[in-house]
Amino acid sequence: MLMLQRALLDANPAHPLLMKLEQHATLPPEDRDLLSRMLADIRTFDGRRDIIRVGDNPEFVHLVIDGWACRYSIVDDGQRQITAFLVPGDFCDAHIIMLGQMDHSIGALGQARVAFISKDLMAEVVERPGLTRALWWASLVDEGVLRAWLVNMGRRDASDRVAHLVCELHARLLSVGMGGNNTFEMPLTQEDLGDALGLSPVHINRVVRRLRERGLMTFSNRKIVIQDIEALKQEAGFNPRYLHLK
Amino acid sequence: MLMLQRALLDANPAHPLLMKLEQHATLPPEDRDLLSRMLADIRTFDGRRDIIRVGDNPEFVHLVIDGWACRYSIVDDGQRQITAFLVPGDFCDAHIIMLGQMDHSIGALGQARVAFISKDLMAEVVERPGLTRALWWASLVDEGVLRAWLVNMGRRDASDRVAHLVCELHARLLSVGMGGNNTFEMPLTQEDLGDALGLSPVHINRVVRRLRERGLMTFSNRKIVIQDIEALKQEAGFNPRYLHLK
DNA sequence: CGGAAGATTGAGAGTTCTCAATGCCTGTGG
DNA sequence: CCACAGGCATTGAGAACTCTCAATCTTCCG
Repeated sequence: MLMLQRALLDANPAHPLLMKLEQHATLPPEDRDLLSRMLADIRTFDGRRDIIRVGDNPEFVHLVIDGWACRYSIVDDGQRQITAFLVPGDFCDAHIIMLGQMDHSIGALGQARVAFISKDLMAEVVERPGLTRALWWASLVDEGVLRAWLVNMGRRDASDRVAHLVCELHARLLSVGMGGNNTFEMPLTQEDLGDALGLSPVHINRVVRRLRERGLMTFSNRKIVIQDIEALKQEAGFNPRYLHLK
Repeated sequence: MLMLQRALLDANPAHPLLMKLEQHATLPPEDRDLLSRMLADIRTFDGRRDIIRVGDNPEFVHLVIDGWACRYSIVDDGQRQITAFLVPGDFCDAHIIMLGQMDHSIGALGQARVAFISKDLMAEVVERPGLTRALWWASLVDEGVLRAWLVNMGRRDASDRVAHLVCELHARLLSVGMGGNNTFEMPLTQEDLGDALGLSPVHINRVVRRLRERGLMTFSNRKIVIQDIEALKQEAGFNPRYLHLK
């Protein structure tokens, strides 16, 4: 079983986790072995179920292998704010080793496969300087993404916000070998989009319609098709610098 | 000179940097020595001047010793979005060791003293596991703050946003030994507040007035006075968990 | 076929914005 | 000591964007 998982990663140099971490630096074979061991315990979440909840102090660190998840918080009056989308290769909660308690929740968006990595194994991981650096790098990129979202929410109108998020997700998915040149699968409802962008689902609907009418992009059947990517980036003021891609 | 700086830190167990990092774990004397060396080169920024600019790949890592600074980005049409306020004890750009290029700018808000820490010295720092962990911890807390700001922008109205920010700054300043029980100095204009909260300065003004009229807090002469802290926290839905204070 | 979730559309309400004028405070030069 | 300029705060009025409520439509699935 362990060998099987190693085979899985080694046979697949385009594995999202590898592709993501090697945005930072190429990993030596020993580190890749250790990464393979991190993929030994993969569990499936059927639908929209929580992976971890606020206040938890989980036994495992979680890593998205397949499908999507999101970080979110619920405010007093029950509204949800999504603060990140997690796609294959993204750690859900590596920070739990340092901080102890979750200050937000993470939920699967549709069917997702998630690696459960024991704290013991994570302790091994952080003894490898190269892997530690790769993890730190990933967490710094996450921080850059958060800042970009803040700029998006604070300073762009609804249409540009949607456009910017689509540009970002497209770039991130491409960087881990998913999605096509001008299209990608996005298992979100319009309500999810609204909860990520601070907009109502009704308004998301109108904005998406206008983007479609203007020939920039379409979103239906959980699929984004970007018709004019340059115009979309222009509209959104999208500059991928903050993703620190190679 | 070096000895002088050591004296500065050792004689002052309430130094913001120490107080901040020891939220995570008490540091052994060797680590405190190294921290002292990080404070050897302190420079003063007179007024609202940039400390680093987007695109820079600076020679030094910067740390706020005294006064305030902010992270910010400028969007295409010239608007500014502030993505963090930095107070004494906060690192401006520790991530530069990993990421290379700044994806945002940092500017001083009024007079500020900033420690310049060479990359060589930072290399020494990250060889100490305890300090590395402390730095990592600090950067994870920053991430938590960013998520909280996102929730604030996405899901709270203008009044609650201002209230939440004030509660956060109050808690953060208290944790590094600054500010009083229900008051603190805040060298921001109403425009700065707006740029941090995604609101126009005009609206900030009206909201602050209403908070004053309701007997919750006042803001004048660069000074916040919180009159009813429980009501303010209640209003803002403020839960300090995300700050991971001791 | 029925039910449920999600998408779509209309209409009116609310929050926040922009523009523009005025007031206040502080530092500087005469 | 006074006048003045500049930066910031304050207020009013109307415009713009986004929201809520509510109805209808579509799609998918048992």
